[in-house]
Amino acid sequence: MRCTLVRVEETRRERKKRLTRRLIVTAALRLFEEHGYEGTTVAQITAAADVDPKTFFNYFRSKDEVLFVDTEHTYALLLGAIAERRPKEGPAEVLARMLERFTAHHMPELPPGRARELALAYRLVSTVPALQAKALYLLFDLQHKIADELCAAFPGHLDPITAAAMTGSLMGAVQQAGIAAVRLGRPQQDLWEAARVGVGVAMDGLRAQKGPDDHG
Amino acid sequence: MRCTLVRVEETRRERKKRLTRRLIVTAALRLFEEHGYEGTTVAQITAAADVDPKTFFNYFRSKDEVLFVDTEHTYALLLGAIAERRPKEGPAEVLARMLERFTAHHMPELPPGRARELALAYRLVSTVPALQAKALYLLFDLQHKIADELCAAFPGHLDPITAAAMTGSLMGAVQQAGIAAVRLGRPQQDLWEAARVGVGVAMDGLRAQKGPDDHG
DNA sequence: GTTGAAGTTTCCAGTGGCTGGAAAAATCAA
DNA sequence: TTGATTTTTCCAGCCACTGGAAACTTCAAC
Repeated sequence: MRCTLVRVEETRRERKKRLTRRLIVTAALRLFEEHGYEGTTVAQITAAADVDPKTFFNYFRSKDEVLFVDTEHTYALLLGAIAERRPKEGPAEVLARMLERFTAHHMPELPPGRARELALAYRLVSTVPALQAKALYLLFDLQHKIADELCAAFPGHLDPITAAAMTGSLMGAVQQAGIAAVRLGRPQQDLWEAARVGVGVAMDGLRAQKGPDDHG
Repeated sequence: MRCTLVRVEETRRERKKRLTRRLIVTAALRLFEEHGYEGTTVAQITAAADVDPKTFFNYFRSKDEVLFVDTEHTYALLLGAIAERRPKEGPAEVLARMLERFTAHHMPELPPGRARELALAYRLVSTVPALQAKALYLLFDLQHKIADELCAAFPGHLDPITAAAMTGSLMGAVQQAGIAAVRLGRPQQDLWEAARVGVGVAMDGLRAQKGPDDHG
């Protein structure tokens, strides 16, 4: 693990590797935009990046992985938030703080060229079934890790099944609320509002949601 | 829609088709059991069933579809439960009744030979990543349908985003709790208990779960 | 029956994601 | 510069899946 906060002198090898990586990513995104995801072959990507097809699979395990580049970084961010649990926090507070850190990290500070790429990636993932499946799988994996980390943060006080249920309840609510907002064609910023609705529902419970017979 | 409760005379065409279908399914399951899912090719399946490879894809859109045969039936069951909403029920009660009907339908009445097949299918789905992905995708699709149906059951009284959040919260909690139980190696029947834990967490909310500082 | 229409199965040839192995080139340490 | 290691390249192949067209079955009309 030489993953320190200060980037120590990057060797030529590493630099070329990083550049090749970005070269492939940008070429792939451009082609995806032009011909669609399914309409683009890995051969076309590698031809556009002037790289051998096999090289592509050295950098990415599969075609779809170009679109899920910084998932590991996000994983570390979220799990780190849980590990830093404060003394008086309960599980619900820890999970809430985890989501807060996520939004705080993802709302601002987007490099201009990178924002376009990200938007394109979002659009592709939400429309192409194969990519949706991949995204769901990643989210599923993430929830497993969160539940484990949550358990570890409350040793002896939180049974694994309850921890998993809490994680699933919160993440499921946020996910579905967000997806619903996208399906309704709501603009980008309403998405955060939808996520907040999801958090609220999960936190207060389904019973707290008012039915049609409640007047007030 | 000639899908009536009483099976009206099945023509020879339909009967042969149904038999071919089952022939392929049983052959596939047998080979999956012997050589694993990935270790089995469609060619081997069709050879074992004495059928052309192309025929396989006439019956199933993809290799994994043999393992997800009666999903549509389950969909109809769950969505039907929501549509039959009773006058005084709120959204939470409707969703709870939906899950009750599911368990009531899936706990008993298993044909003996079919139970073995189902157990094998479960084991495969929970171990092979590609199948997990497929299952997640189906569950995702189901939640979308449930949220829509739930909205339709409370016209004008339930906004789509809240409905989606409620659906996601409940289904997410149940899913993760169930998965956690499987991961812990709990026996089959403890799975239903885990699901009940999930329902409880979703119904009462994360805040209602007691933290380490609560003494009661 | 015979014929003709509709549907089902089969064969053939291809596309594209992905893999393994071995050679060639680039990088780094000494 | 030499030798070891890593990275890239090329080649050949597997397998899921597709399209098109031929062969066959079913079924109804005449």
